[in-house]
Amino acid sequence: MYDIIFKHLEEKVRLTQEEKEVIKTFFKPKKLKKKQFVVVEGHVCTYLTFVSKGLLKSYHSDDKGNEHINQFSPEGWWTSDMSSFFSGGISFYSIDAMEDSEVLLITREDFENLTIEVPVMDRYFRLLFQNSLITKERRLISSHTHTAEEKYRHLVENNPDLMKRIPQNLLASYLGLSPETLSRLKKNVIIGPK
Amino acid sequence: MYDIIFKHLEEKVRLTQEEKEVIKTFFKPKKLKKKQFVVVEGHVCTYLTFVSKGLLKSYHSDDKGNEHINQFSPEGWWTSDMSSFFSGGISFYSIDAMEDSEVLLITREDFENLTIEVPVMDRYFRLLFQNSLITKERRLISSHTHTAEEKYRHLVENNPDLMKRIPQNLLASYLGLSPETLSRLKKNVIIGPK
DNA sequence: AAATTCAATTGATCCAGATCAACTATTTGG
DNA sequence: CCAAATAGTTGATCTGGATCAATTGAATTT
Repeated sequence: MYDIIFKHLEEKVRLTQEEKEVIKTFFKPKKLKKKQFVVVEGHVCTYLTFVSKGLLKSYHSDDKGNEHINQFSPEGWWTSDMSSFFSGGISFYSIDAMEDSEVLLITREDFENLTIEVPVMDRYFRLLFQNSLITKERRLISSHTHTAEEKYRHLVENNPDLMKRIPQNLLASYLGLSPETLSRLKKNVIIGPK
Repeated sequence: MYDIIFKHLEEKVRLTQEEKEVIKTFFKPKKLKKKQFVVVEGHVCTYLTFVSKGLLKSYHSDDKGNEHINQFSPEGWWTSDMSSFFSGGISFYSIDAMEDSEVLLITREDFENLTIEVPVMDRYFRLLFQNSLITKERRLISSHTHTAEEKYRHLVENNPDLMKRIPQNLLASYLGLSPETLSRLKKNVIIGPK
């Protein structure tokens, strides 16, 4: 269960055996059934979540009840409503499991203690957030510059594996398109081998 | 010149006098005239830039030559093409000064050394990136959920000060709107006192 | 302060993608 | 294994915001 998190941590930072032991003590493993929630919009997001198996999604429901997907989180990814988790305010997103999943949970307090006891975790999260930030920036510019078709093409070309696990209506939501539009434009997009 | 950066660092982390001295040695101060570039799209972004005075913008030009503003950076903010800066690839954005400005520059190599010599800087940047990430996420969801008018209203309500320094066509670009659309919708938006 | 360049407004037209609606798969749970 | 729910397709229509074009207004430069 912890193998996967250490593998991911060690892609960014070096850890001693003692550090690993400390890290272990801070995370609580949990199994999630498909459709089970980690946090519901409007509540406080108590945990930062590492996905060791399965697939979660985080999304926001607007006034009209339409859902807008913020992020998909497969194995090896982190998820949370960061704003709520770090500031204690209410959550803007709901997060739930799209498949039966296994996660590692850490509370805000334990997160603070972790970064104090194992300072290299600050570096790890600095690098993690740094990379996410680059991705989010690009996605935002892409939402202004690219057509619906271009956005879809980029997505499938860059995540062919993940796409197979995600129903089309949720992809549409992630891209900010209506399901009908995505259905229609697919016909023009032939994804060939690279 | 360094007062402003220390003020900002110390909003997030505690620094000893010795650490401050070390930090100082890594940053190179520079004055920028209005319209002067920090980096031009397609080149490598050599510096991470702290703005101690003035206002910069980072933007991307698409195939059709349209400019899309990624970020405005007034005093106390950082700017860079993070992807280029950290990975050494070519820059996706251009960054230039919208007003005569003063900045502090640090190279990639010095940034690495800084985080090693003053490890608390990892924490500082972890916190910085964490907050940016929250903002970017919201902006992205907003670009899917809100109308042009709502996006504009949010922007002016949350940054009334900054708005006064930014010409309307650049605001339009930042919001992903045409200048004409922004001009028109302004008539419906009465920004009252809170 | 006149000249040039750049920013903002206003009008007319157009279009990508949304919405509404009906129908057809495909899942999922009992 | 069947019923009910959910996901995907296709067609017809609508619309927010883009684009094109002309005009006015404000800054910079000389």
